[in-house]
Amino acid sequence: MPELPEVESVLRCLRDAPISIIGRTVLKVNILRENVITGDQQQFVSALTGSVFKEIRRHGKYLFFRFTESCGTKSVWMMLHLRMTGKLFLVPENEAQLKHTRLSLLLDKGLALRFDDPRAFGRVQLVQSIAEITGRLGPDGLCLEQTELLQRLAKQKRQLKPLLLDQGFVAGIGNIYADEILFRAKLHPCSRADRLDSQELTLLCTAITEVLQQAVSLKGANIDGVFEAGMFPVAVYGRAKQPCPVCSALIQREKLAGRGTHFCPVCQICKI
DNA sequence: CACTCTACCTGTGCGC
DNA sequence: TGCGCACAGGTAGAGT
Repeated sequence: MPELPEVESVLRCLRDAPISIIGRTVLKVNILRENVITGDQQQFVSALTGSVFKEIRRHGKYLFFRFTESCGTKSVWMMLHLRMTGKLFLVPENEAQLKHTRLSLLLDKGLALRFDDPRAFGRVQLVQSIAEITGRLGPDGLCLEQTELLQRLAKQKRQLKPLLLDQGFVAGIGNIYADEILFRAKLHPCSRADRLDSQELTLLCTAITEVLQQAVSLKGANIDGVFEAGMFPVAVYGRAKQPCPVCSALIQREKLAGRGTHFCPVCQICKI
């Protein structure tokens, strides 16, 4: 499941592609599965056909592509969320299409931007302004101001795991990195934020930033059969009944907030 | 407000 | 070998 570090890797791949996506004209829009588009499909096709890629941004797990009309200056944004299994490819247009391609943008210079998504959870939407989406989100996980984060954390009465998963609190953390962050901070997923002492709060803030930054630098997580390129080593996620890398106690898995939650019962202390 | 449940999806991996 | 089924999870929206 792509989270902030994986989405950031996608963005950097596109930005660093041999033939840049910036400046490309959209020659044809091909929607291969109707519900991949939120909103009116005809409008989506007509808005993008003939328009030019100008810019790519990311906030949390959301990607935003800015286009302008070929002769004008009016901008429109394409929002893309990969959800569980979405993947984005910039490929030569003659490359064979994958089985689960949901959306394909044919570009000039013989390129195609393809969105492939077996589970079909991913969504694409046109917005006039990215604030339509980011207005509901907290600060991006890579741009956290530690003092402000500390103050916001200390006020929260919620359990740490659901809090970290709340995109309105911090944008970009998903199930994998929530577990990894709590392990690094040595905090139990059931602990309440407002019961932490100042040292623990600081530890948590540091862990959020460190885990996300390290995962970005390693191009995402390295999990069997889930991701390809990433080298970020998971300590607890998906490792139930395996020894904790710190104390060798067996990693425990429980369902919390409806999510599989992995933690070390010895290293991670609970403050309810 | 805080929390839980459900729908949306389909590939995977298990038990029988 | 193959069938059926539970399971995985991000988000929105409804319900408690």
